[in-house]
Formats: sequence, C-alpha cells, structure tokens
Amino acid sequence: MRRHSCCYNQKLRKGLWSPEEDEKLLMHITKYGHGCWSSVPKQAGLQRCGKSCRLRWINYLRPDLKRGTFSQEEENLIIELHGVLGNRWSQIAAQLPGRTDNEIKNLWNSCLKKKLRQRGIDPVTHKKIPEAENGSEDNDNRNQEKAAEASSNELNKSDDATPYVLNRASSMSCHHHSDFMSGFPIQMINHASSSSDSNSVNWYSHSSGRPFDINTDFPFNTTSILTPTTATATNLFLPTDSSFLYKPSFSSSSSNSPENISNTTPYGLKEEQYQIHMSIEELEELSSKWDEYYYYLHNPVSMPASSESFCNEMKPDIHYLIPDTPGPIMLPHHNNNNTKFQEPSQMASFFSKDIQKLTAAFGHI
DNA sequence: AACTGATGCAACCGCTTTTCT
DNA sequence: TAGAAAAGCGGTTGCATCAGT
Repeated sequence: MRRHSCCYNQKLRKGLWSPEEDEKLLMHITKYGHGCWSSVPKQAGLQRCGKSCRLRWINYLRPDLKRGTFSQEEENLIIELHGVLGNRWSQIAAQLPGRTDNEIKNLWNSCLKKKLRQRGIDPVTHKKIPEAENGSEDNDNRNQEKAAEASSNELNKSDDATPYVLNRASSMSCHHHSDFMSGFPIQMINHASSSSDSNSVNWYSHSSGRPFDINTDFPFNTTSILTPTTATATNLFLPTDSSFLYKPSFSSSSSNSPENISNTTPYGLKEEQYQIHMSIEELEELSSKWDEYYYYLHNPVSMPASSESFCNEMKPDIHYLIPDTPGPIMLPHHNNNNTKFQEPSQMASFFSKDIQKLTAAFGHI
C-alpha cells in the first residue's frame, strides 16, 4: 500500500479551509491555472497538500459550480441515473452540470435514500420493497448488505481474464452496475414515451440493417429503468455513416435543434478536448461487432461461453420503480443518415472512454 | 438554558487508474 | 516496459448546526 507523499508531511494543514486560503487558491488558479496539483500549494503559498487543493477547487471554488439546493428535476435525474450507474458518483455528476460528485453523493446518502425507502423502494436495487420487509430497517440493511456483497462479487469476477464488458454487464442482473450500459449516455438508453415519436433513440445494426428492439432483443430491460411507465419498444441502432463521428459541441440553450449546436464547450475546455478519435474502419468494426453480438443473442448455442453466461445472468423481467420519473432527459435526433447528439459533455465522456471499453470488449467475443 | 441525537456537508483516506519518465 | 508520480474516485469521518426534550 502506498500513501500519497503529501500525507506524510505533518506540517500541512488539515480540516476546513479558511477564507484566506480559499482566496489564495482561487487567485493562484485564476492567474496560472492549476497545472500540476502537487506544486499548487507551494506556488500559492498554502500549507496544504495538492490533493486537498484539488478537492477544494473541484468541490467548492470552481466558478462553474451551481450552489444551492437541488431541484426536484435534479433529484429525479440522480435517482434515475443511480438506478443505471449505481454509486458511480462522478459519472452521475457528469450528467448534472455544476454539481459535484461529492455533493451528489452526500445528497444521496442523506436525503434521497431516505426518500426512496419512504416510498417503499430499495435505494440499492431500485426495486419495490416487499410489504413484509417494508418499514423494517433491519431488513433494509440486510438487503443492502446482500446487494453490496453481490455487487462486490460481480466486480471481483471481472478481475479475471474474461471480457471486461460482458463480465461487468452481468452485474446488471442484480445491481445494474454496468459499464456496458453506463457507457451509453443517458439519452441513448432513454426513449420517448411513444415508439412512433420522432425523437426515439434509434441505432441501426450496420450490416443487417435490421433494427433490434432493446426491450426484446437485449438481454435486459434497459428502457424500463428510465421510463418505467411506458412499455413501448426502443430500437437500438448503430449509425452507418460518418455522422457518427460527429464532433460534439456544447449548446447552453439545451435546445434540441441541431442549429443550436455551437463550438463552445463547458468549463472552457478547448474544443479538441471533445474530439472523438475513431476512424471509419474502427467504427465499422465496432458496428460489425454489434451485429455479431446481435447474432449471438438469437443463436445462443453458437455463442462463446463468456457471452452465454452473460446472457444467462440477465434477467429481462426486472422492473425498476422510480418515482416521479420525468420524461426523456435529452434525445438525439435521428433522421436517416444524420445523427446528431445534443449534449456533448455527455457524449464526450461516453466516446472518449467507454466506447474504448466497448470496442475492447467486443474484440474478445 | 443545557443537553442530546439527528442531519448535512466538507474534507480526508485509501485505493485504483492514468500519465509520465 | 516498469516504476513512480499524479489524478481520480468512492467510502468514511468529523464537525457545525438544528431540532427536540
């Protein structure tokens, strides 16, 4: 076990930050940027470790933070996202501009968990708590422990040589902790209230050209996580053209209109930081892997062992109960060969990191 | 007014992942 | 390619505040 070097320094201050310290840090970063965090305290004249400075900046001093109480919409979104992502606070925070993972984590632990329990919903599994168990804190705690244990076991399993995504996705069956699904920005796994809605999220299977229904073709009922009151089909498409390589940009207006896509980025990041690096060949490979995957779903006999166990572990009849679920958060337009996404900050995290996992994992199938 | 328990929040800690050399 | 350093993440802790007695 290695401790951060700064942790050994007994001279460093700990605990709450004084206004003077805040001012020093703020002034320094405003003027010079943070650069290497370990050198920030020295340069800023602070008796803190770099880690502490980083945390203070991220959680408190950052100018783009939205302070104040969470709105009902934000709370609902957190509940929905937690149902999909579990305790991945940073990924949840990425969907809520101006909110930090720490803030969301605190809200969840202090408030939202309680609210869900009051509504008879297990905050860990997001399932309805059976009447007999409802109201029993002991049972609730036991459920949490079981779920945590199950989750831990699933995650431990992923440490072996089996494909990353398939193994991690298998934990969806009990916990919905899935890099496979978490890799999808929320608007992609959401769907419109009507299958005929023009805003439905459509991904095409590249070579077969056949759309597949995520509710019936996918081994788990993803859409019910987010819109439990609707039971319509959502098609999963992989776009076939280079528009998939759309370079995301951020529009503060949040309008669905493609005209509103601008070149500005949140947090003042440079546009190229949102650049998606994927060649046409890579994309086609990914797309064909989807076809393979789709084929295996319909031909489990020929499926490799790892994939088969993956499907066997799925429980397509899971229903997630999320109260006060709002409508779709944000939907990309899909009109034939022109797919554009409306929330690049979400898309960026998806493409830059998770699609790599996706392609890497499908490479094992 | 004093005490106590509950609550919310900020910060810390330990670990993992990523980046650098 | 390996090791070290830095960054990032999630769980936990500690403290200030508030409400109830």
